[in-house]
Amino acid sequence: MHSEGVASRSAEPRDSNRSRQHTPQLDAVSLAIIEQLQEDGRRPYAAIGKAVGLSEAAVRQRVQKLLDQGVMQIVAVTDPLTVGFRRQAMVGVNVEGDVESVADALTAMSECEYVVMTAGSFDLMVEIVCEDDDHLLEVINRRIRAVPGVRSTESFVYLKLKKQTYMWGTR
Amino acid sequence: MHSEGVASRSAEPRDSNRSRQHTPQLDAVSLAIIEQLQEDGRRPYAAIGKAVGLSEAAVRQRVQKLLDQGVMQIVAVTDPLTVGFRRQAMVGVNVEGDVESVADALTAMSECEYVVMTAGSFDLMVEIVCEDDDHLLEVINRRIRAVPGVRSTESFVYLKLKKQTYMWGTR
DNA sequence: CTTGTGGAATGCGAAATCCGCAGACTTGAG
DNA sequence: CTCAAGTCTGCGGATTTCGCATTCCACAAG
Repeated sequence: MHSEGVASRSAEPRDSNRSRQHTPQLDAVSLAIIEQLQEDGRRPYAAIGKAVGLSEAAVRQRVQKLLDQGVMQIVAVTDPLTVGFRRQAMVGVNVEGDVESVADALTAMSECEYVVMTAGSFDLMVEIVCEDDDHLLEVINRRIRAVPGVRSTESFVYLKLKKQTYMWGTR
Repeated sequence: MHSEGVASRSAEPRDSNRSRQHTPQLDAVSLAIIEQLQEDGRRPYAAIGKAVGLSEAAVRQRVQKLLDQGVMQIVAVTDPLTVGFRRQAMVGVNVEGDVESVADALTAMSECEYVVMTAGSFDLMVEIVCEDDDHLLEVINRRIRAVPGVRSTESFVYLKLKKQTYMWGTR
């Protein structure tokens, strides 16, 4: 089902230091808890506890810790098409000068839903979500190319979304 | 920030027909409800009701409908790095023959977290999530290139994730 | 071996939330 | 006007959440 998947990416990144350092590596139980919540973010703690073999209170503590640590977030994720965004595209960007500053500028744009620095023939990959073609055109041609340091861009307009997941650990 | 954002994409797509057809277009209240749940997927219905001006029961009914219709999902979203996936890459794929069948083959691979058919110099864009370099190499060179119809691939290894969002409507 | 300490799990009421349902309103079709 | 469908509200009863004190456990120190 779902020709248009409910969509969107994940959590907003936190500062580099925090989560990386004390990322004590999750044990099997925490993984199991996460899997439960990936199936249903509102599943009661008691039900999760029964599934993973822990008391309700223990599950609650673990979940709270996972949230505090930024290991996971429990959120509503939507289908862009349903919410009124009809055009999406991936844009590869080539930069001259400081890549990170360009990345920061793109990150500040609300239409840029996903920004990654990459190795390869593009310095940056950016996913854009727009309301219509005009909007998309304006974002790519006027806004992104106007950012100082952007040498060139190449666009890949989405024709059909085939898969979107957030099922780690579940493997 | 975030060199490791909590991560992942969104919901798995549903069949093409369902959601697209009766997607009656959400009214302002439903949008507001979604925004509330994008901030905290476990927020109590009563609190949401107070925020959007509806009774607890009404919010509950609307949320249930949004979930049933596949407009949104409430799920835990995780940071791949924390969960043990250290290498990610975007791969552009060129296809000869039927693009969709190749897309289906890639969709079936658990390491492919995101698969889109695109217009432009790639026919497909695929996001890969792996445990380490060996794993990444094997997925790209052995598995993806082994799919019948795949003419060529180009990889963009992630150096740093700068932004990930799922905040529609919130704009 | 005994003691001490920090982290995590458990048990347990009290408070808050969820859930199903019946009734009231609104709207549009016939 | 009447009927049917779709929503919203109000309301108990069942569940769940929450905070806290207690118990367990593993481990390091004495």
